[in-house]
Amino acid sequence: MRLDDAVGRLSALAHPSRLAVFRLLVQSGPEGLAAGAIAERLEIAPPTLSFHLAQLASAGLVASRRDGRSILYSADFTAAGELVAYLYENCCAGGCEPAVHLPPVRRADRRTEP
Amino acid sequence: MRLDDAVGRLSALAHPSRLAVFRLLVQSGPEGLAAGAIAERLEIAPPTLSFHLAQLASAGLVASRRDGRSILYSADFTAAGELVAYLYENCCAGGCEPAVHLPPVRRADRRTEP
DNA sequence: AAGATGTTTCGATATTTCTAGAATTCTCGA
DNA sequence: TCGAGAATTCTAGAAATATCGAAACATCTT
Repeated sequence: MRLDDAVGRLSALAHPSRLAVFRLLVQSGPEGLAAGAIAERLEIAPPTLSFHLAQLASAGLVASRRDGRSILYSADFTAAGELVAYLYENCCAGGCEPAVHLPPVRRADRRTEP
Repeated sequence: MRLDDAVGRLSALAHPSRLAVFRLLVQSGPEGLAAGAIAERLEIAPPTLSFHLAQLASAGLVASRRDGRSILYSADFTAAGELVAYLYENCCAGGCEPAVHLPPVRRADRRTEP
């Protein structure tokens, strides 16, 4: 992952509404949520939300698909994971293991690489 | 960590120069680097670098201390770790363990500790 | 086909961010 | 104390971002 890609994803998340949207989509899982539902839930005017969703999509953090009249947005977990990995490797390397403390997810699937 | 704090730190890192600065400071370890050294290394005009360092400091991501004529900046590993943890918990929860794959830094490893 | 619903695009404005030259502050050595 | 070195602050203009009403677009229902 290049620095510019990381900056793009960080910029996309560096706004209260967009971070809230992304968190909500993460909570909503792979099915995602309709734009209208997001707007109502977070009390964001539809055009404004559309603008923010476009930014998240442009950064590759969310995907969209039409479902009837609605458009469902869902978090791209791979992209989010890549960003976290980038930050962990580039902005924590050597110094901040103690603070990370990632217990909420099981480590059962840990890779066994040489 | 509140959402607004996360946004503050994300915003601080969401700029090519600032992300480069922070990476450099992480690589430089706890001793840090003088502002002039950073400016020279990354080819950033001093006033511009000062502006970016102030943003990073304001977000709590870097600390500074005077050393003679120089001012040394160093990464705040705790703050960085908190941000990574926040993203991991709020933006990955349940979906992106595979992508994270954090092998580059071994946990509970305390190498080259003098 | 017409109307209703969900979403985006357009347009105009307000706000924030970025950049770097000039001037200023602080510190050290002579 | 003076001059030089290191960094910041001041300043102002350019660029990017944010907001949302109005209008347009796509889709469903009747």
